[in-house]
Order: sequence, then structure tokens, then C-alpha cells
Amino acid sequence: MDQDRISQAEYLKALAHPTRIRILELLESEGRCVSNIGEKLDLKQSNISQHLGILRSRGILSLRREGGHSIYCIKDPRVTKILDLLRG
Amino acid sequence: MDQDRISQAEYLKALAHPTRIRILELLESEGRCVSNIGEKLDLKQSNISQHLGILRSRGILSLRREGGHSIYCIKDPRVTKILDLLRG
DNA sequence: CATTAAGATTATTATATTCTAATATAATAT
DNA sequence: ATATTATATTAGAATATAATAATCTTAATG
Repeated sequence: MDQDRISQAEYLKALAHPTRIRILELLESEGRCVSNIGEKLDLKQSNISQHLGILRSRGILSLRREGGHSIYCIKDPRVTKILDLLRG
Repeated sequence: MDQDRISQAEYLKALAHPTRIRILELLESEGRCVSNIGEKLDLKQSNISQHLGILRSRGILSLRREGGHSIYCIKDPRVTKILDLLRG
């Protein structure tokens, strides 16, 4: 169906941003909370939260709550394969 | 460097469109000219030409001229791997 | 209960993409 | 040389994305 290509495109679009790629690189080693990612990337909290929301809404990241923090982890193993391919 | 993520993002952005994914699927089997792709996809010629230009400018497709036709082919084998992963 | 910390959401503005329509170019045929 | 076919390019309007700032929400703590 054509819906397939639309969701494939949306999936790729979720990955297709330099900040989101940097976030995914950070999360490849371990799950992290928003403020930790914020320190590493030196970006506004709301901006990071928006990017995380995009990655989560496409099923790429998962979220668990721990103490007062939201820990984001890579949920879909395909992203690491795609990033590996890109790094060639 | 950060430039790496920018080019990776641009590469993914080139793939991240339903029409471009359909074009790549068509080209996975064989090289095709613009009008052939046009028949299959039922889109305006200029629109297809623009999408092909985007894919070519990112090094994903190559172009050779043959008679009065432009034949486009997949140049970067990584795309088929990425599409395979998405179809997973 | 009031305060604070962590994160999410919303509004706004700026920028980028996409599609269509029109025009230009290049090669081939008449 | 003119016409035709195939493709490319450009311009413009509509839509989508992105960054910032401001405003919630929730949970934990004094």
C-alpha cells in the first residue's frame, strides 16, 4: 500500500535532523534523562524535549520514569543499524 | 565533527519522502527514464524531475543519457539496505 | 500546603519543503 | 530550419518544521 511509504518516510524524517542524530548517538551507549542530554548538547530544554517527543512518537525511543526523571532509551534497534550504515 | 551529523541528516532527508521512496523502489529492479517513472507513479513530470534531482544531488542516484532519455539508476547501495531495514 | 525541580506543552516567528504551472533547453525527427 | 519529444529549471503559493520563549504539570521536599 501507499500508506507504507508514508510511514517509512515519517520514520526517516524523524531521524533526519542533526540534533536528533546526536541524541541517538548519546543514547546508543545508555539511557539518559532530558537534563543529562541537555548538558551534553547545550541546547534549550524545551527544544530537546520536543526532539525526544518526535523520536518517541515514532516508536524510536521509549521512556520510563525514575525518581523525578524521565529516562529515554533506544527502543527500535533498526536505528542503530541505519546510523551504522550512514557512518559506513 | 558536527558536520557529519548534518550530512547524515541531509542524506536521510533525501530519502524521507513517500514519492522518493516509491521512485527508489522502482529503481531497485532496473534503471528507468523520467517518463517511465512518470507512468508508474502518475505524477507531474516536473515533480518527478525535482525528486530525481534531489536524490541525485545527494549522490543516491546516477544519471546517464541514452538516446533522448535520461536513465536514472541507484548509485549508492546503502539505500537499498536502509529500505530493507524499514520493510524489516 | 507552598516551593522547587524536571519535564512537557503551547504560541510565535523564521525558515524550509512541496506542489503546480509556466518556461527553457536539448536531442531527434520531418 | 521547424516541430516534437523528453527533461530541466524557475517562480510562487501552500504547507510543514524548527527554535525560542513562555506557560503548564507533576512529583518530591521542606
